[in-house]
Formats: sequence, C-alpha cells, structure tokens
Amino acid sequence: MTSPSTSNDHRCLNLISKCKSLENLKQIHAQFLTTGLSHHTFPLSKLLHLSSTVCLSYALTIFRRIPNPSVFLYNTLISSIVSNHQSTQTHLAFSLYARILTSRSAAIRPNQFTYPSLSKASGFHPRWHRHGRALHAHVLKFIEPVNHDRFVQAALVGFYANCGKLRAARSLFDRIIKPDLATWNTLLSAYANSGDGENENDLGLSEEVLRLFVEMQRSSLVRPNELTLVALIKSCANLGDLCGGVWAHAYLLKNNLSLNQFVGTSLIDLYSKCGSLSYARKVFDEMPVRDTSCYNAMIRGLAVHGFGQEAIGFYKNLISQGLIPDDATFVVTISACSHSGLVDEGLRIFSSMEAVYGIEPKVEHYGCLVDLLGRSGRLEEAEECIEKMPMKPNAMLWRSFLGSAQVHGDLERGEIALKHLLGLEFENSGNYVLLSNIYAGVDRWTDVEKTRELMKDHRVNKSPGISTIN
DNA sequence: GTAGGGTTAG
Repeated sequence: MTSPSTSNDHRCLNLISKCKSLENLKQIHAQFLTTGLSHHTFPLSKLLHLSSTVCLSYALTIFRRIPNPSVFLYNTLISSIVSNHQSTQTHLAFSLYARILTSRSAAIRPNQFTYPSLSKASGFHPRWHRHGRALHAHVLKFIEPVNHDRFVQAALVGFYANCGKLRAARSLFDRIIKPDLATWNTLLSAYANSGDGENENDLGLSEEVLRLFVEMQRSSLVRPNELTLVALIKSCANLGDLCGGVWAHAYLLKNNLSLNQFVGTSLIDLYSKCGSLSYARKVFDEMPVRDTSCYNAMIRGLAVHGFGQEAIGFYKNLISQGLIPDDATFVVTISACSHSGLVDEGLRIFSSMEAVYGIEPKVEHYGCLVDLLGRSGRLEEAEECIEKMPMKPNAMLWRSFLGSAQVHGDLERGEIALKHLLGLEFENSGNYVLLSNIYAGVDRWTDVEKTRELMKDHRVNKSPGISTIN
C-alpha cells in the first residue's frame, strides 16, 4: 500500500474532516471505493478513525473488508475504539489485539503503537486488569528495549495506577531514566486521585504529590504544566491544606499557566473544601471559559456550606448560559435543595432531569431525592420513592433514610432502613449507632442494649470519638 | 511519515 497523490484523493481526505453523519460517511466510503483510495493505508486509517467516531459498527464493517490490514490499521482502529468509546467497547479492542497475535503473517506483529491505548483500556474496569498485566508481559516479549519508548512506559505506569497498584506504578516510574512531562503527570495524578479517601495512607499519597512536585522542579528536563497543577491542587484539597493550595494558585499565576476549566474546577473545589467560598467564587468569576464541571464544583461548594438558594441561582445560570447539565449537576443541585430545605424546588429539578434533559436518574439521584424528602420529615413519600425506584437502593440511600428517621423519631422506618443497611454493610459501626440513638430517643433502653449486643455478635467495634484542636 | 501515554465536580 502506498500513498495517494492526486488532487482528487486530497479532496476526499478533506471531506473526512467535515463529515458529521453516517450518511456523509457512506458517501465518503463510496468515493474511497471508486477512486481506489481504499487500497492505501494512510487514507484508510483516516477513514477508520472517523467512522469509529460516527458509527463503530460501520468502522468494523470497513475493517473486515480490508484484505490484509496492516498493523498500522489495527492500531488506528484499536486506539479509536479506546478513545471514543471509553470502557464500553474494550472487548472489541482486545479482540482486534488477539487477531494481531494470531495472524499467520509474519508482518503482523504488535509494535510500540499497539500498547499505549490497550494499556489505557485495561485500567477502565477491574474486568480488564488481568489483561493489562498480560500486556506488560507482551511489551517485554514483543518490544525491543530500544523501542520500549516513553509512551509505552507512561501508559503502563498509568495502567498500574488506575488499577490501584501504586507501588507497581511507582517502581516502573523509578526505572525510567528521564521521565517526560506526561509521565510525571501520570504518576502525580495517580497519587492525587488515590489520595482522596479517608484513611491515613490515602493522605500520605497526597503528601507524596507535594514531595514529587518539589523533586520534579529540581529536574531541568520538565516544567510543570496545567495538568501537573491539577494534581497538586487536588492533593492540597485532599489534605485540607489551604496554604499549599494558595501557593499552587500563586505558582500558576507566576508561571503564566492558564486558568483552564480543569485547573479552575480543582481550585474551586479546593477553596470550597477549605471553607473559603469567596475565593472559590473569585476563581469562578475569573475563569475565561466555564463549563458544566466548574458550575458543578461551585454548586457543590455552595450546597455544603448551606447556601441552597445561591446554588440554585448558579444552576439556573448554567442553563441560561446554554450549557448542558449532566448527572453530577443534578446530584449537587438536588443535594443543595436538600441541605437548605428547598423541597419543592428539589422535586421540580428532579422531575426535569428526565423530562427536559433526557437524563435517566441513577441510584445516586434517587438517593438525593430520598434525602430531600427524608430531611424535611416527609418520610412516607421518601419510603414510597424507595419502593418505586427502578433499581436496588444502595447503602448510602438507606443510611440517609435511617438518618432522617432518627432525626424525626420514626422508629419503625429506622428499623426498616437498618435491616436493609445491615444486609449491605454489617461491618459499619455507624449504622448501629444511628439505630441505637433512635431507641435512646424514645427511652427504649432494652433495645439500645440489644443493638449493642448485635454489634458484638457481628464483631463490630466502634472506635471512640476523638476531637482534635489544631 | 501517517497510529500511541497525562487533567475537573459526586
């Protein structure tokens, strides 16, 4: 296969960049067949990439009709599937890879372009983690050390990081002689994203980001960019380290880095988590371009600080700016209503989700709805909502219902909630404490005692509360 | 030569 050269062929390639619909795609494909372009690897790869974004099954049909596809074309299709279809079509990417491996042609062998996208796909879901480890072995087998390049290495670091194997990710990273910026960012974001839990080790990961950032600056080979700053700011947010966050913000300004939507959203989140809502608002106002995510972060910040009306104001603003709310928007906005007692407003927003925006409510949205009704004492309606919801309620939902039952002294519903909750997470001491408090509230001390016995039976220990003063 | 890795809110 060689490259096309006539102007007619170039016109065809230009059409590709303008193609929007399946119909357009079919017309271009017809042109490919009549002009003979379908025999050339380069235009075919453009066509495959485009068709996988418009209609994946059509891309696969085109691919099937290529007599002897080169590794180049396999790689194009694999990476297009991974980047356009996230985790939903990972099996297709791997079946193409299996075809490379089983090809009888000696020319069809995986190369360094095959692995980065497959390694990335392996981290999408635990189901594929095993395949990711196998890919690592294949890299050692098929890729010459000289070709074992920075893309392959960074993708493997990213894979181990995404499946929670941070030690493996770090040990691979440490063996890279001169990591480039993207490789540094892979590691830093892995630590930042794993460090948002509640235990001490998680916080240690965020502290490690701060140390690595210092180490990175000592290297004259790379200069931190916006992606690095997102990892740094997120780590400060995880640690509740306002000073560190302000320093990162100053670094951003001093080094002329852009306040893009990612950096802006992480700063809004940082300032909200550290209680500086006015700084969060200032960042929001200064952002040159605002997307749905940065509105979501701002709405959430307002929600947790109890500014329900203001949060709804931002939600309305998002809509009037022509932005499309996503499922996170509804989680944060309905919980803003919930925390401020704006029940009817919350109910209206919930029902507009599917009716106006075509977003099917997930379990977390029903959780918000149950919380909204429950907190305001409308427990009967909350219970009705649980009965009618189309999926199985999760532990968070039952916990919220249990909390509402406790606040409103509804013993019967509290017991129902706890029964379900213990079925889902019998080891969580907080659930027993909530029920015990309900019994204590109505002077049922024998039941308080029974709840404590139940905890012992299930071998659940409640660690004593500690208050700290900083 | 064309194909490959890194970022946000719950």
